[in-house]
Amino acid sequence: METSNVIESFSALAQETRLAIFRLLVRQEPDGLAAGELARQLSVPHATMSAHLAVLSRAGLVVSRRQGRSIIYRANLNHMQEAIRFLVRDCCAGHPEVCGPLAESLIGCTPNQDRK
Amino acid sequence: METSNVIESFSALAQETRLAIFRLLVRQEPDGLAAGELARQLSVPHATMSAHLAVLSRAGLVVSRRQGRSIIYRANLNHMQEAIRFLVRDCCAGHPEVCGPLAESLIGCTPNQDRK
DNA sequence: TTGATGTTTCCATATTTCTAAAAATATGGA
DNA sequence: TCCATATTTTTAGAAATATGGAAACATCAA
Repeated sequence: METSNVIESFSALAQETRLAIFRLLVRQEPDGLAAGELARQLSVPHATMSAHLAVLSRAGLVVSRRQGRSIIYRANLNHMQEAIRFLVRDCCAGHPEVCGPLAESLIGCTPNQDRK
Repeated sequence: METSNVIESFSALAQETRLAIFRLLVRQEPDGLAAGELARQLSVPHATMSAHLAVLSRAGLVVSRRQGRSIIYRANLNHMQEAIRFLVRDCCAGHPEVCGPLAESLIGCTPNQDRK
């Protein structure tokens, strides 16, 4: 991932409503949620929601597909992964005291995974 | 870590110069770098650098200590760790396909660590 | 086609952020 | 004390972002 995209992604998440949108979509994986449903659940006017979703989309953090009248949004978990990897990359080699505990805490949450 | 601090942290990193500052400081761990040296290396006026460092400080991403006339800044790796954990937390339980590969890539970079 | 529903675009306003010069503050040496 | 160096604070204009109502656009059902 390029620097400009990392900045765009952090920028997208550095806003209360958008962070809430993203986290909600992460929890709704893999089904996703319609734009209107997001607006309702987070008590945000549709125009405002639409603008925020556009920001998250441009950053690549969410993807959307039309389903009838609705447009379903989903979190792009792979993108989040890449952004995190970018941050960690720099200290990875020289500072295992960071990556170590972080890796451990991630391992701890992958109970019985067969690596599909 | 609280939501407001996460937003503050992402916001701090969502800016070209500040992201460069943080990454540079990560690479300079554990020695750190003086404010003036940072300004010189990144070709940024000192007033501008000072403002950016204040933002990173408020977010908790860097810490500083005075040393003679200089003020030495260091990356707060622990804080970065916490911010990442916040992001991953939501999908941790339900979506191991995210944490798994991420954890693996982190494990891969902690070669011979005794967990000080 | 008409009407109902879901979403985005347009627009104006309010707010925040970026930038860097100038002035102020802190430190240490002579 | 006075001076040089290092950094921060103040300030303010320009640019970017947030917000939400109204209108436009898209889809489906009758």
